[in-house]
Amino acid sequence: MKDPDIGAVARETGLATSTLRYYEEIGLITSSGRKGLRRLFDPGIYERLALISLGRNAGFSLKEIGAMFAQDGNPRIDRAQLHDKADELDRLIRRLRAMRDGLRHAAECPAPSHLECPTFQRLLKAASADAKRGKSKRK
Amino acid sequence: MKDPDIGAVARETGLATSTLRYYEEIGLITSSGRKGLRRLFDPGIYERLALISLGRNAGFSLKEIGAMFAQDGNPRIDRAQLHDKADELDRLIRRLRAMRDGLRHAAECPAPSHLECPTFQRLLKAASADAKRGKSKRK
DNA sequence: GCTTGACCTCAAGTTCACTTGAACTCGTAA
DNA sequence: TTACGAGTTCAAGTGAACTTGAGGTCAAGC
Repeated sequence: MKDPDIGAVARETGLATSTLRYYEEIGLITSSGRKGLRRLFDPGIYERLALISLGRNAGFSLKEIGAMFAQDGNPRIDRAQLHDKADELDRLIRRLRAMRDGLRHAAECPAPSHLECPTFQRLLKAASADAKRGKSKRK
Repeated sequence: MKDPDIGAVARETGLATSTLRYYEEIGLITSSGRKGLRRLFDPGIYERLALISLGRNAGFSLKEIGAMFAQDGNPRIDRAQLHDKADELDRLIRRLRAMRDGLRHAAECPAPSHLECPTFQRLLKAASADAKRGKSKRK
């Protein structure tokens, strides 16, 4: 497996080349060298990008993700931080579940207006309470 | 209950006054009138803001949320749309659940490096596959 | 030898969801 | 009467995560 160039990495991962350059610019990834002008990447880039993907999926910012790598490039993941994030996801999931059920219910609810449906009202109350006490961290 | 001014709404909902003005500017809410310069809001604003909160919680953009209201201000009852959103949420929830479990596992995993843990590897693979096939809609 | 396509740099632009700042107007309380 | 606090407008700024555009380089194929 020869060191892939940016196009190969892009094809393999589904990321835009501009995104890869951007990631390099902010220090999230590094290219292993050049062949002429063109960047070459170490095959390990795929694992790294997968980790980044994982972090993004879990709702970490690129900055946070960057902080999770040690200088050697290996993940340096703080177990407590992982637990926190898992808990945060848990809360998010609960909220989303309520929302999903609410939507489904609303789609079937025979009340003349959703606003008159008690289930929907309960949902609304929960949401505004959520908004009031502390921001949800979710953008 | 007199029509609340912007400060009252802000206190009640936990939203910044600038946010409320912004929401009005983009047409997401309307003020019912003025008393001198000051906006007054119809008490129904609370319900509306709760709906908006609900939508935000579920990960909808302000634009999408706006589209969910009919011109009369009532939530629009496009049952098919609601079902679609619910299904979309379902998929999101499944992904997040996997992620949460993975994070939890990683936090406890005794493998010397996360990269050597099979569960973590599975997670990585899933994340990069996710990234590859279509964007996740989740910012 | 020329064109093409994939790469390069660097600066600037984009979208989202707000926030901030400057300059102004009120109503109320001291 | 003056000072204040809370409201107002409008334009500009913010930060995250990219994308786009202009202008340039280079190897390969016709």
